[in-house]
Amino acid sequence: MRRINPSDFKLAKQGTSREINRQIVLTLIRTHQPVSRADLSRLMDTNRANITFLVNELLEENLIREGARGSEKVRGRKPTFLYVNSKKSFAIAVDIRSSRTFLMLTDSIGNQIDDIHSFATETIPEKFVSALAANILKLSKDTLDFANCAGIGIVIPGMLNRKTGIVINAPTLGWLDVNLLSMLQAEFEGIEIQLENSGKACALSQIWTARGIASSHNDIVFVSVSDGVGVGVVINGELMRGKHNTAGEFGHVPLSIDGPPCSCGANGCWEAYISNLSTLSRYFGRDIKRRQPQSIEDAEFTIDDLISRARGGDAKALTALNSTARYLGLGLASVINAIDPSEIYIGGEITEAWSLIEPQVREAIKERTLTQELGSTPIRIVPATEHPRLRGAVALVTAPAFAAPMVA
Amino acid sequence: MRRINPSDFKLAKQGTSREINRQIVLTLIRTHQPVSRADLSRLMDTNRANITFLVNELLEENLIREGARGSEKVRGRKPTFLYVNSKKSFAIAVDIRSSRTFLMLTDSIGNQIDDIHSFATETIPEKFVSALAANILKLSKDTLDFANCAGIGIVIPGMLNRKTGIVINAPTLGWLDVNLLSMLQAEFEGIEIQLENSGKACALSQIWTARGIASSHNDIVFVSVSDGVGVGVVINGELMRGKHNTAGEFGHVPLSIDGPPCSCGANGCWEAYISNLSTLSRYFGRDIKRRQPQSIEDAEFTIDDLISRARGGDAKALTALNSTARYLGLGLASVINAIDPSEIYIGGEITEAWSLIEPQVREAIKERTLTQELGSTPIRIVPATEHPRLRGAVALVTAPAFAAPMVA
DNA sequence: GTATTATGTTAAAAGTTCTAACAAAAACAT
DNA sequence: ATGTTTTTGTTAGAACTTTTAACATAATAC
Repeated sequence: MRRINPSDFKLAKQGTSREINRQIVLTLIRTHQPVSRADLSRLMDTNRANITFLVNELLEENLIREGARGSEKVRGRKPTFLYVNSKKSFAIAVDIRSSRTFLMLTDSIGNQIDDIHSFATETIPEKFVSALAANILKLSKDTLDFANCAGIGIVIPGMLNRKTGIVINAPTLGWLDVNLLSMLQAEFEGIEIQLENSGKACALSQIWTARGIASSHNDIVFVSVSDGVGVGVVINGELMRGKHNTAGEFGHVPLSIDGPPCSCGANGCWEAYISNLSTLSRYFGRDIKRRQPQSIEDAEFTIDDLISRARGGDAKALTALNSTARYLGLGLASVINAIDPSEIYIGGEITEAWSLIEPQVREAIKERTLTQELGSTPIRIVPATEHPRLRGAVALVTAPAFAAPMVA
Repeated sequence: MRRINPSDFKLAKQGTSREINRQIVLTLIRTHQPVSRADLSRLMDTNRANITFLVNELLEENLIREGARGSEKVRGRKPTFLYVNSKKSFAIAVDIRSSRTFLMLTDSIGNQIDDIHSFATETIPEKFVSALAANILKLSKDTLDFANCAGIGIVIPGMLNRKTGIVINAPTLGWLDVNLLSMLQAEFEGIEIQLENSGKACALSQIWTARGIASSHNDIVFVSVSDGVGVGVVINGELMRGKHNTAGEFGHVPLSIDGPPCSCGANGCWEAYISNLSTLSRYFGRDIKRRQPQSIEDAEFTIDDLISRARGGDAKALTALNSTARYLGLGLASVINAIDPSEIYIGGEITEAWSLIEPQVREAIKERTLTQELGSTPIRIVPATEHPRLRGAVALVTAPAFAAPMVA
């Protein structure tokens, strides 16, 4: 039961029905390909005639293509299979992280083309933008025509205003109120640019790519545990953005208001318990501040090293991880109680240790969730090799073509 | 950008456009009445001809009615004003609370008819249902014909499964896995019955009644502070229900995982800090358990009395309230960081003390919200006289007629 | 070679929105 | 008074949809 907003509604015009059905057809081709017109008419519970019209339109627009005839051993005329035309355009995904920035090229449905490139992140915005431009040019100029570029999706570890394109605060980059969008638009004239927070992008990746596309889970949460804790929430198939595009900051919901200090200035945030730095601090028995290594060992030693040591039998490392696991679970319980998602995804370096920590995480979740059902909310680990941030960045550009039209 | 769920979509049929526009017209009449056809065509940015068709359909169905001619001193033909036909049917709202159950009758747009009645809540489900039936009969039999009853909306202080109609857990009533819906259906044959959790119902009340209808705020949170802490979240005009209809349980997100024990079994839940009982406990300096008064004074003494004493200059009472205020604000900060709503509503007995506690609440919110904008999220107090739970119960029955059709 | 079966297209019917003209009603101008 | 102007509301038909029913196409089965 959705309320119609009396000051922001979309009434149905002549083409609205068609637009709706067109998007459904496109979605079904994407999720069921290879699929025939007759298959579509059965999936959509409508007549083949209607499908013919809709498919012809999509063919004319080059959004889909016809492929080989089917060849199952059934009687009757063989179906003509339809596919999404993945070569219509290409997209560029950019994942800005504190130390390096990663680049990925994909086709128009988000399939990776070529290897992922990276370069050292410049923390001065102007320099960063030129470095990005140089790297994108290097990556693409030999094979790709920018006329076919569907857009650039950029993911940032921080909060941003999507309307103005201003990065409000990206602590690990030291960016405060940087108008990144206008700088990028000046550099990449005529190319669509989409910015998004990395936690939100990760959530998008799970409903718009790979497994996610065909899934019927439309309420999911992505928790990314890394330098910080980013969370993205999808409700009813749509990213929860909030009034200021800052929804989903569960990383700063406290476990204990009197707990350890957090980078945000408050005390006892979930992030202050489970970020990589927090785990490392527990291991070393003291605070570690980024970019201010207290010894050479600290500077080089990462969470991955800690996990290796834990696997190698280092009891202190295992203890540190187990604490993180417990706090991770306690925080997840809050997320579950608050959102009641049908699935939770976890990403970040900590996932490498999942087999070590899973029991503690699950136990902690059960400890604080309100019902047994909530306590057994499915959890999926998203390994770094799936590049959720980059896939989310891609979705920013490629997904709108498949999205439901706004109506009523 | 909403993903189309490939296993649960609604395609547009011949009547879909009309259905969409019909609901928009109905919504606009409701929010702008009195309003003429010409007004509607301007509001909807469409031609008057289309409006004529849509309005005629609504008139035939008796959902709206024509009223007096307009009489402003402008030139031209006087408009015929349209109104929602509030007499098409009536609805019954039921608010079950631990000690008493409240009843309200409304017309088909949720306007109160007659006074609110109440009776002592029977905690044995079978007895409760017969008592409810008797009271409803008493309330309505002299004037109302049940053939015109749009339905009964019932609000419960606990979790419930809306599909099965089973009350999973209502601690203050002592109900565990009670199949309330089937008992009610047996009693009220042929009448539609809608059950909902009271926190969620309160949120519904704010978007479907009074001020709320015309508001453009489509992302709101209602926090009800009473025996427990109930929270309802509305995202994009739609109640966030979650997979098991248990979303929104921010009352059990911790302020401190090692804090005071909560009725849910965990420690340090927000509820354990700010529920009426917690505030009273702080005042008396020891735990108070419901239904087990430790002295006659405790049993009779309510949060309202505490507030009166605080207003009367009782320093201990004021201190207890101020602590509650601070914890209320700290928890609200979590809600704001997580949801980023455009407005927060607060209900419950504590609102009577709002003028005493507002500064502390706002200060605590600012202390833990991530941005200045989040820190100044508007807060609206909903006094008990507005009966948010009953109004939410009504909305369960009356609102669907005005809701957006499901599409794509 | 013919019947059967399934796929995909086409023409016409039915239901929408949209356009443009028209009728109705009231105030203003002469 | 009477005609003009202005606004409201209706009507007929154009344009665009979905839907129905018939038909063409293509492959297997007998």
